[in-house]
Amino acid sequence: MGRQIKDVRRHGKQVFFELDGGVLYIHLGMTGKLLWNGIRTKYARAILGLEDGTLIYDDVRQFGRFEFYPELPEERQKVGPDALTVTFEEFLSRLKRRSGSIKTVLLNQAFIGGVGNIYADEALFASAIHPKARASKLSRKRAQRLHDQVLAILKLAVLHRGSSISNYVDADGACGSYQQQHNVYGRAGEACPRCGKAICRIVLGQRGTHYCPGCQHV
DNA sequence: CAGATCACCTGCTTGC
DNA sequence: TGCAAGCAGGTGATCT
Repeated sequence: MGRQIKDVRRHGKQVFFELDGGVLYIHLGMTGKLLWNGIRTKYARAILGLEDGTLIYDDVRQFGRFEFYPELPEERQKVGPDALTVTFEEFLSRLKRRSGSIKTVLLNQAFIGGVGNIYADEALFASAIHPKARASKLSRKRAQRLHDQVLAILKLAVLHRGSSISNYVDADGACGSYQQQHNVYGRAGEACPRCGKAICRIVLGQRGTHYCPGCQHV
């Protein structure tokens, strides 16, 4: 009510609207969308009237967050460095401290913020690393390739306005198109574009994981 | 302490 | 056609 938006920041998958006297914390979860002057469906969970328009927070599955805090609590800040800005040396030193599989480490937002299931699978494919490879055992060279590919894929996906698997749209209601360039995600059984072997789907860390058994190595 | 297993919620697709 | 099971862009709590 009568508050001003001073700044809008993003860190990993989290968005922060800095207001006078508080902060609006937003995480879209799996099916969350922010719609600018969009259609109010039955899944509109919050509606923000601004001077020049309306912001709707729409989320079918309600896994996302749209929360106002006078002061941002600690548990809303427990995220590692942002995937798009983390330096390679920082990325490598953090990798060395993780014992798990590289796929689950990439998904861990405390490691780096911003990589989700689609982009973890795509980045591992692009760098020819098996999702079960031990994070701490990756050579400097392979870690360098992975860091390069995480950045390249996230930037490319942003350029294509994301991946619309079933219903994601951006603030203007437009679908993303990056799903057309997925090499492994959602392509189990199809031929690997690099070596021709069939793409596999396994479950790793409770998440569907897609990779090529022919050219991604442990 | 890491890894597995649920839990949260709703809709769509698949298979009998 | 109907109905149950499995799947989904993500965390987070609680076990073993």
